[in-house]
Amino acid sequence: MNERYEPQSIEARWQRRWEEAGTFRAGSRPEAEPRYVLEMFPYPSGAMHMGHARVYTIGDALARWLRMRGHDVLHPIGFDALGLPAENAAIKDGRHPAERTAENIVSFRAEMKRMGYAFDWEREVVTSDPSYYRWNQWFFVKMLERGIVYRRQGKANWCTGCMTVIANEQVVDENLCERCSSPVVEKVIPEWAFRITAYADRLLAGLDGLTAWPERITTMQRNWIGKSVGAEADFALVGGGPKIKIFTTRIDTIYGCTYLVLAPEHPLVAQVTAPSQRAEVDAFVARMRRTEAVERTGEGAPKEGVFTGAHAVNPFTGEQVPVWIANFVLAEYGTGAVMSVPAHDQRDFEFARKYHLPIRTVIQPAAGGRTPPGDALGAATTEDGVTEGSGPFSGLPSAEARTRMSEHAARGGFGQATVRWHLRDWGFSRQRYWGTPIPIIHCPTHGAVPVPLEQLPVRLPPQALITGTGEPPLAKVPEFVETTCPTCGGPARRETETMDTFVDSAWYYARYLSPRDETQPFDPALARRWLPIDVYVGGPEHAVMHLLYFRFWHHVMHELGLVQEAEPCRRLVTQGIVNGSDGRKMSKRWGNVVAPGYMVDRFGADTVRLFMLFAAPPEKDIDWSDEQVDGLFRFLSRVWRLFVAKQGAFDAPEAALAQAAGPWLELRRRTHRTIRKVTEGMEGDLKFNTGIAALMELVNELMGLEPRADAERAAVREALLALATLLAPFAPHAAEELWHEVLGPAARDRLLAEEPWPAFDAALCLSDSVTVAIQVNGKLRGEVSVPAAAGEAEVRARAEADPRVQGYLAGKALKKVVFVPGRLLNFVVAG
RNA sequence: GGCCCUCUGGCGGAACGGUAGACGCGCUCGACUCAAAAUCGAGUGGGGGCAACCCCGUCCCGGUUCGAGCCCGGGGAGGGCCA
Repeated sequence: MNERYEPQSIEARWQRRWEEAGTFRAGSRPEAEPRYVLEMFPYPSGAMHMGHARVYTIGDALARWLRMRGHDVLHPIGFDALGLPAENAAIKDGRHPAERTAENIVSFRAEMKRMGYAFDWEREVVTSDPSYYRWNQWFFVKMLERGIVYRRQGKANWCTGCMTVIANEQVVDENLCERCSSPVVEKVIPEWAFRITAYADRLLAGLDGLTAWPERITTMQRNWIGKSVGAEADFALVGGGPKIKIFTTRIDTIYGCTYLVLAPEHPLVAQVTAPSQRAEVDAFVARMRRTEAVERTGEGAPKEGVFTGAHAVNPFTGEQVPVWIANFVLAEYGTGAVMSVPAHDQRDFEFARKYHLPIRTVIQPAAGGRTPPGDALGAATTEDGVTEGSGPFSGLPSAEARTRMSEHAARGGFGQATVRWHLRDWGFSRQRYWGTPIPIIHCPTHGAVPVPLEQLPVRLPPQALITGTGEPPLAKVPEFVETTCPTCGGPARRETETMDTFVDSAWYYARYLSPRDETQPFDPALARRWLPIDVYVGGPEHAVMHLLYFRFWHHVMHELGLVQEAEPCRRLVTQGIVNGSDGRKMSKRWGNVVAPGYMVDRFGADTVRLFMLFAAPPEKDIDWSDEQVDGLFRFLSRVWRLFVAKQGAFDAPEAALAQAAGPWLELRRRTHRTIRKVTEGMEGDLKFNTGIAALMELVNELMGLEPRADAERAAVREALLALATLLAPFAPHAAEELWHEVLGPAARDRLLAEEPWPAFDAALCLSDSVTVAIQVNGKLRGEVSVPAAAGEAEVRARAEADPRVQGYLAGKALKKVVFVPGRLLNFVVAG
């Protein structure tokens, strides 16, 4: 064999062999238990970056391992090819997004192949291909039929940079666009939306079953869905007119309500304002219009408000309370109106103090001290307790008071128990070009008519001009817009908006099942075999957007009878970021970007893969480290040299194994313990790093051994084969090469990637003798080497014979002895 | 402000409640070499001692326990999400 480790000369060869053999094609083991391993597919920007290298390496190690465990593994890949970056680039340099995207995919695909990922490339899905997005349109029509898609006049987030509507979730701090950081303003616009809120309950309940998802992700989803159970109550205006509907989660405190607050944008503000207050109110409202929500409601923001001059009647008490408007109430939350109970809500409290409004205590702690009357309070008491001063409801625990008061309101017709959600419907229309055309035809007579399913796909017209001026580019393509109504055949216009690209990624995993299917989005029979996804690997930044839409879509597909289970994915693995070597985010700005392709050129894919797995457990952020990478290349070189040096053991007779003794038996034990360690690292929590460390230890031990007799050579051969096999999921090319070197022509037609994962012999994992720690009062005072099965008496006798231990025991009264077999013996003495 | 997470050598990280620091990086010393690189070997938490050994040590304070990096309570610092 070659004296030196030269990855460049071996990696491409094995990649070709795997491809020719169809090793990673899913469905090739119909008898085996299926496993679906998926990584979030990439947006094909110019080049692969380290983040990609990390996700795909993690998923790949798992997929390869599962295949070696005998599973039929589905491990597909595709490209999330639609979306704004390609379009924005087109505006800059005039190149068509389709052209640029196709080019990017070619280079991206080549880079991924060079990493040696075990993908089933025959299932590749590209979302910008009409054969994919036609099924987005198909789902749209199906969902329209079921009322899950609807058209609304929405107040939308309009990005002034991207010139389009973007989702709530895409608006980041201080009202900036997630993509381009331009200011986002509110604009009233007709738009298409998914009624995801109709699934809020199911999406929330489904989280309980996702026990193999990171808890922080399910918690974030829970918060985002934001169920709050409360009650509505109607306050009549003094002097007549419409009632003010408030929402509160603390109806039990309504007897402590001393004023109402409306959002400045509340529709009733103009109507209720008294003439004497009008000037002041108008000025306040105008000022709030110009202030961002975050600024208004932020913790540090001062509470500000204006009295409207109106009064409203508390439906429980008949009491009249003043109606204010204030900055901290937003129109879009609840009903845009709140009852203020300053004694039991901190914001109300601060507001009441500032404007000298009364404060009335109506909740007492269930146990312990008493809350002073309102005037003496230093802060609101917001915990549940027992009601007081609450008429017929006094003396009830808060929870019971809420139930009884809600029922009372319902009977009286002035309110009821209500559930509110933070989750909003998913507005998905975009005034952009590079997305799925929404398959709707607007007919003057029949309104919005869906394109008949047999006419799908509605294709993106290639001739559209992309200018970024805000008009949907499709609107300027007459051949596209002008059509006929499917219902009456009269002249009609096509919808010119396109879909949010989160639609594409909401169900792509299902398309992988039958990617060339021209009759349906995917084959439900295959879904029964492969879904739900067993392991999904991706970044935690997708916690509330992609991962929620993805679950929503699966629930819908479940309703449509396409999939058997409501949840798309059993286990989620969220991987950490790869930062630059300076600990900062990799960015041109810091000059700390390292491209995976460049590293593959220098060290080979196996070294890059090992780095990704060895640096830390998957979920942790890691810093790129040139030194660490050098070290891993050295490790592979060392493994290589080890095999070169031990070539003499390659032909050792396996039958001689049983004769291994002394250090050679110890080697066999090390081998089997290593198999156990690496296997355990793959099961349960993914701990590739400790598994690789165990392989390093095995290598270190082997380096010092010179086998001569058959039994010795057999023990070394066993270790070398285990080493190569255990390395296969992590550094597959080197592993494949070394494994073949050991086996020679016998394995010419086999591939390590398809070989079974080794089993360990539990009996061989045990040692003859163990080192037992000897403690006195919990402090280490010695250690003894005893047979593994030694009992307490034997260990104790040995320990008491140790002069050092004797010194600590001398003259002390022995109170107790704690013995942990094989681990330690602790003398507990007095004094 | 609320919820959640993290905190271990010079660095990345290991440690079923049971010998803290596996493994790697870095560093030091040695071997090989005319020399260097590569490689191989030894050492490497801090302090003390010629040594055998001793003391201290997992962000801080307290608790539970024969025994706490790990469990419980309080605090600090950093980070994430939501406001």
